Amino acid sequence: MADTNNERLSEQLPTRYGDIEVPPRPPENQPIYEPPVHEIPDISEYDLPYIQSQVQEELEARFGSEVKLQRPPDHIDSDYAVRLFKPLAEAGPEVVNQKINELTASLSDESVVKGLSLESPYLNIRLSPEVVGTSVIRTIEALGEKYGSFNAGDGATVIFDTSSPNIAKQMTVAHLRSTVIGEALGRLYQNCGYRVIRDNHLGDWGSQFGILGHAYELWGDQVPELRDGGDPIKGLLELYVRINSEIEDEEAVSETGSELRRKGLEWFGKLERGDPKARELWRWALDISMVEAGQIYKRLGSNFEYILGESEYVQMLPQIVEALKGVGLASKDDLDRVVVGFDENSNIKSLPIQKSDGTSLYATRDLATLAARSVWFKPEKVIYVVGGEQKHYFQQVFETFNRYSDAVGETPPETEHVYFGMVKLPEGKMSTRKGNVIFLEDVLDEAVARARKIVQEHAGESSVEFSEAEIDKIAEDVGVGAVVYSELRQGRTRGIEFKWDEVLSFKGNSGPYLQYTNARINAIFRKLEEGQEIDFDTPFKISDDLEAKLALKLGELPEAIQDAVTKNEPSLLSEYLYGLCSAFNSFYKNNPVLSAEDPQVRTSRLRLCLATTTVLRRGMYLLGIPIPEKM
RNA sequence: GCGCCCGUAGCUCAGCGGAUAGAGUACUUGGCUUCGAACCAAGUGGUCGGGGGUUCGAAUCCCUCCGGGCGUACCA
Repeated sequence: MADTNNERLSEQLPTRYGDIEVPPRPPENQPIYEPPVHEIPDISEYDLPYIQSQVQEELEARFGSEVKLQRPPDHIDSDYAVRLFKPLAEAGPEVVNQKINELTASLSDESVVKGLSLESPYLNIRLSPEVVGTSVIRTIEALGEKYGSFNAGDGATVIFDTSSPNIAKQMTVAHLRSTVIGEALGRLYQNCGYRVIRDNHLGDWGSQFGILGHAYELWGDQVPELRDGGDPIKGLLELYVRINSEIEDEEAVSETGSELRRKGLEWFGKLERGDPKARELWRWALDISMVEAGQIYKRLGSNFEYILGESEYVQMLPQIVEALKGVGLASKDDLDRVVVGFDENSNIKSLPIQKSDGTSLYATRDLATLAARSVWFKPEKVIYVVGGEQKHYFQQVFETFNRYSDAVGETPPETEHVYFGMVKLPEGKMSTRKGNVIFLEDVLDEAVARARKIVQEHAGESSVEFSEAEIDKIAEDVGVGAVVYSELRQGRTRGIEFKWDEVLSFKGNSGPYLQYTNARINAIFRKLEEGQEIDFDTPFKISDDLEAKLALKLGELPEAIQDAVTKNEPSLLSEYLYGLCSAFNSFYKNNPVLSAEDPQVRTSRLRLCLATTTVLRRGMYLLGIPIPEKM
């Protein structure tokens, strides 16, 4: 008891990062998941990675370390291949053939390799689907939902800076990417033995809020939405659009700048200095924003271990400026701002951290956040899931923080900006200020409405029955799944032009395709009569190519996850799951499961179905796609 | 101007030094008296933005030009 109290006490004591005093850690939003690193295997223990390393070893022993196992293109009927260009040129075909014969003899002991064939300059390696398939199926059956987990992180803490909507504005489709990618990466890292902290770094501070505050004081009573019964967020948005448009007009005609903007910045100054009236309005806006955002996060299945907005770090801001000045990294410039300078030939421009009126900037808050996070969580890495347009900015911040850490003898966490391309509308860049936006809530509602229509059509014609309550739930899952998947389907880096038809696609390479595949498998097990349990002792049998392909595909999940994590690219997992479903559906079409006559074949097919749903569910969970039982 | 990103099938995208450049979508065709047709199968569709180079080999690397996006704020 005493120990716990002491621990709590010491946790509450302020600590320092260099010369920066860090306040006590605020409470968490939800508990941090501690991955069971000792219970999950190493990636090399999974079937296919293990086989690959064995084969690679044999190859290297004969052809040197330069040969590398690779996946052949689709039209080649082979599982792995190596290019033997060099050995063929240097040692000649006869020597190579001789070595391949040795290799065949050596590998046939393992029985996982069915055959080798030299199709110059490639050596194609075919696995035995029976042997490998059996092994993969058994691994999946043994591990269940742990299949695909492996320990790469060993419990190290990784912070994801994700979602980060601005308060007093509705979330738009632009926030979707950070939210969805951050969530998927968080789950993927947990799956790989990392202790994950997703921190929603709300944009709840800064000049733009001052401008809004000023607008509220000027015109707040003229906006119907701000009265009782209205939607206050819509009202605030209306004010924000109006004041920005008037500022633009003023700046177009005035050489001395906009009076409205000046007043807005003054308002922010009041807020930052703690003016009670300003704080009260700010607090109210924050609260109503969080209620609205919370609803969207709930629908998307987003998890945040912490929700620490920019405002959490306000008390640290003056120290940040002093600390950076203290070690000679920052100084006053001729405009009376405080800026961090960089080498002229470093391609990094100087970074202002304090305005001439003494108020803070985005960078000041981000530097404070980084210092606080380092003290509170001792992370190995901090990953910022933020749009690519801020690339240069994050270079400035990371470089500044690293230099400061170096100057005061602190070891900074590794920092990485995992950026994504901008979401644009067919009309061009989205802008809340110009009112040219698509709200996230509307996208979800529209997706769910379309899904409901399709579910209702199916309810009439399909053999599956849905109750009214089920239809509501299914429509929500399918609509949300379609939207989430559309964000995770393509590479992060590329910009996206928002098109309704693509986001709301329910066929082909889409979220509902994965959900539908899983629902089909569920139907099989629903029909499996009581007492007809799968006999796992019956030897597993592969009847045809479709089954062989499916079984091998099932074995690829761990590698797909590994790729997705090392490249911070969830789309690699989406691609894998699409391929898995495609393989399953081809199998399903041609090979009856329940009505298979041969009991061994029937059991083997049931096991393939079971393994597929295990893998599929795990993958969908990792991406954050809802998994309806029926649809 | 400078820096970063991107031009691949009508459209949306994979592939990023190696075998006949692949998917989805759209279009055309075939498949529900056998476990769910939100599915499956097949076909049409590409001098990988243009031009140089490096290489045995280039969509992939280098140079250059053209086209588009983003950044280069006392915004975030």
